[in-house]
Amino acid sequence: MAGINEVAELAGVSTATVSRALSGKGHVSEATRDRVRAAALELEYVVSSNASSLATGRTKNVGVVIPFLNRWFFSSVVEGAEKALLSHGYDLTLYNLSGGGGERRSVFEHFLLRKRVDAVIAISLELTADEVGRLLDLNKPIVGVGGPLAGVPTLSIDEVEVARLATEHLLALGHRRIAHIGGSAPTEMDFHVPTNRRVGYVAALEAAGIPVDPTLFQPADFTLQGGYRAANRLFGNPRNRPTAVFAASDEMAIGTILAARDLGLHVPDDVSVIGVDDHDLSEFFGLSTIAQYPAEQGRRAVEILMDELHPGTRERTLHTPLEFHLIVRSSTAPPR
Amino acid sequence: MAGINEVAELAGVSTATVSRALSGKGHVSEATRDRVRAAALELEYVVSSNASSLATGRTKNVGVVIPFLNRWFFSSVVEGAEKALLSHGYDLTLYNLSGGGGERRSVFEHFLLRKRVDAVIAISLELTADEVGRLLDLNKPIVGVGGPLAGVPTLSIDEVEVARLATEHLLALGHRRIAHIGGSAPTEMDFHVPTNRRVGYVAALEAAGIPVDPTLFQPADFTLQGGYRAANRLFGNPRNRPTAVFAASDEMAIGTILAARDLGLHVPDDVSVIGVDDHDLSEFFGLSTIAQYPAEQGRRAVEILMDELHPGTRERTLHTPLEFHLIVRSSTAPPR
DNA sequence: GTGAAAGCGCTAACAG
DNA sequence: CTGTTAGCGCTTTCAC
Repeated sequence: MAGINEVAELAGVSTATVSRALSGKGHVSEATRDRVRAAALELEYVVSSNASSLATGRTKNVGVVIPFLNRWFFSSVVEGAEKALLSHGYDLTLYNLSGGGGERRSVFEHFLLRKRVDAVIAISLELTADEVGRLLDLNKPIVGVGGPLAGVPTLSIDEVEVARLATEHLLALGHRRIAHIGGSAPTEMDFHVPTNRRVGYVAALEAAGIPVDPTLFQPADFTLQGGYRAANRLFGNPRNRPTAVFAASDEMAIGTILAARDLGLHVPDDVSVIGVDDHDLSEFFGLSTIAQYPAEQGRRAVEILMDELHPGTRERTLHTPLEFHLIVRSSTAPPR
Repeated sequence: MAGINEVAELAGVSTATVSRALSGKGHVSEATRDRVRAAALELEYVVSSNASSLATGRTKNVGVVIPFLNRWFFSSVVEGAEKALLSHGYDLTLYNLSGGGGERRSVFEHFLLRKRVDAVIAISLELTADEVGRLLDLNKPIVGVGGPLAGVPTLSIDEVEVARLATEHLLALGHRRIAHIGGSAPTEMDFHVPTNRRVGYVAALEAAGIPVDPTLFQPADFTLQGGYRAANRLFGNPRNRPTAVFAASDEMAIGTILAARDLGLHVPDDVSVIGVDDHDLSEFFGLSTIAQYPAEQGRRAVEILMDELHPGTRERTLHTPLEFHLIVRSSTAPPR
């Protein structure tokens, strides 16, 4: 409970000097700095972040808003962001907007705007122009992860390209009957990720001169179960069975592999499967996939934020494309 | 950016009245309250939480410390806690201590103690007496989830009982050769969850008069892969194969089911499998399990915290046992 | 290099 | 029921 006054007294200096010595801002002679440090240590002094924030106007705290926490991708991004923030001396306060509209408004009105955070990271959330505007008006930088946000630095993978790459891998192996398991309108997320992945799939097929067969598309909800059910529908008709499946997420791809097994189909001999993510479980299942790196995405978002917060020399780019890589494991092979 | 002054001016009252009207503390006539509200609305006024915190000494913010975020159990607890906190008007700031010792000290020294949070929820983290003491000295309530914490309200399932229940289910089905996949010293977590689950397993066997066969124990790291490998070791020797496996987590249990399949063993006819958690994927795999409810655990932790923060009539109990239930699906059956 | 003093924006007695 | 007035604990000019 020791305050700055006590430290000042013990060190025999003024509170102003204590502040300067401890924060490193402003010049203090080495001798006094050492004395102040010793005093602070002895009294176990820690600045009150509130008082400090009130005086400086900055909180050293950033808000992270996400639609889910309980999913591999999102918790990984948050984990990456948290580590990076901590290393910069920032706290991370978490706003999970899964609750729907009311919760979302409430978070914006009552939380983010309360001068609690210096900046916000929006993960896979399509903020409205109004939401963005209000934050920027308050001088709070935003960075988006997962999709473009008008007027805001943004980090995202090119979903269309990801899907195209996955499909091309299958095409290159010689597949022609390539099915797609992905999102439909009801499961649509912000930024139309499912739709974009479908677009890339279609584009790759068309570029290869292969007509798109609508019966080879099955909607699913990005979960393992959903993928399993979709795959069962796909594999159900032996006359029209695809030789390869591109699933828009690894979880669905794993569901597809399990469905194939249950139907006595061998992966990859009878059917090749590729997903997107490089989920924790993918290696185990030998799943070929397009890897994206969520923890790294969180880290990069923080980096950009720090640049916005402490403008340096670095050039400000609005959109940073994120890396993704094809990882070939044992779930894809030429059709037999 | 409107401040309390402007609201006061617009409403034609003093700032004190604005504060009272908006916070609901202290009496204000309905008429003026309405006027103040209208003014606040018009100016889009939001209190500065820093100024407010500085004046009141409370931040309306709670710190949550966890060892991992990227795992089903932990992210679920956090999700539950976050929702509950939000509904009480509290923010949640997240401290992920996965980084090891240095990070942990740094979080305690520089973050939690900085008067940033009113309280802390420690999830599956065995705080030292010193850590607990310093927090309590600062008058910051703590509640622990996942294990007992000396002198602190705590929420946890009885790990020994959970394991005993799982094992008894297998025994009741008639199994006698029951293997256990669980933790060993190197994978030990705080609170010795793995050890306790093993203790319950042993206790159940002994109570049934069945000698514990050390070759029927296989250590693993609580992941699906780990479970798969452990199960392979277990099933490898056809002479000594168990008829049932109790895995200390659902992920390991799922790995066990997959291993059985790969070896041509049928679950549950050739081998029964039971886990602990009721993980997202468990229903899909037809896994019998002992369900615990992490989101609910987060919610309950917040409830207890609110009682500590706003002492009411409710009696203060130090340890709250958490519910768990046997869920029988299709992975367990009598041995044939 | 260091100190004095004026706030940062709000809340909480204390009067009235 | 409402206004006045001190602070909350720190940072930051502005002097010295």
